[in-house]
Amino acid sequence: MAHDKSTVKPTEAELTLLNVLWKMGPATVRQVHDVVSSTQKTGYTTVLKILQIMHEKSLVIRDESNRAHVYAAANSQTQTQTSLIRDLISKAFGGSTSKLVMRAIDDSTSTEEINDIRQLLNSLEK
Amino acid sequence: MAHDKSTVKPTEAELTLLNVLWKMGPATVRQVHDVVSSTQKTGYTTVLKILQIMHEKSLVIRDESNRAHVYAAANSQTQTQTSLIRDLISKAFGGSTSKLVMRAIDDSTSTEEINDIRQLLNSLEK
DNA sequence: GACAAAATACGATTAAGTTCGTAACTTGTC
DNA sequence: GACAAGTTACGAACTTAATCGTATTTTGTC
Repeated sequence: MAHDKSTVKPTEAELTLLNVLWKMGPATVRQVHDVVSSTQKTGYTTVLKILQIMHEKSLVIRDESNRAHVYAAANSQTQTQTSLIRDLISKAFGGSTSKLVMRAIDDSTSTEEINDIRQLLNSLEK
Repeated sequence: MAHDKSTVKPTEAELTLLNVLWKMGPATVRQVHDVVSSTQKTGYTTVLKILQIMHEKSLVIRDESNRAHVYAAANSQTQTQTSLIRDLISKAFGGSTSKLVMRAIDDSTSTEEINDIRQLLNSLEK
């Protein structure tokens, strides 16, 4: 069970590409590369290779019906975010979600962020 | 500037040992190993090696005045947690703390956790 | 159908992380 | 001071991640 979907945690480079796919929707290697290369100097074949590896890991799905394969994230951004948070909570917060939330809030400097969080909490009161 | 303190992110194995050091305070390799080997099957020299590497990275400090060196975390648990959260927020939440908090709260199932978080928010109102 | 352009596939390289066996050193005890 | 026990130091092996050059394949155009 080497690549059980629920246990796969994307690496840093993989997460970068997933962010692009979540934003753009299904895209070709070239489209993904165009986006990432605007902020990083990453070769085309590097993006290709990582997408291929992600496909093997089932982190992305691939439509091969056209010459240029079209990749899409296999899991939603929300699912992935949740799994990454759970991972961090278990490894660095002794399994306590409230400790993580506390730490995140403690570290919020921006007033805007604090207001967003407050609204979030208000809506929780229901 | 390969090992600038502020940029060093502990690896998974390193974080495991840091958790022990935060809990126990300064400890020898043997003490750390005794704790981790109760839950994992990790060799003594593995723990030793990782602590040595962490020392090179300045993730721990080391008292060599006795035969058995005494290791201690170089940074507080809070500092490290904050840095790990920031890292996750920047890589998976588009830099938005409130999005992370929202996701963490959304995923909280335990009533206990939810109460803890609510109290946290109440104390924020001051 | 040959050519050029553009895509995928493949494999090599480098670096980091993890693990642990073995060597070498230290120290108390007889 | 030799021995045993315990410790650190060293280095090898293995894995994963990341990168990219080169080879191969595909496909539209002439």
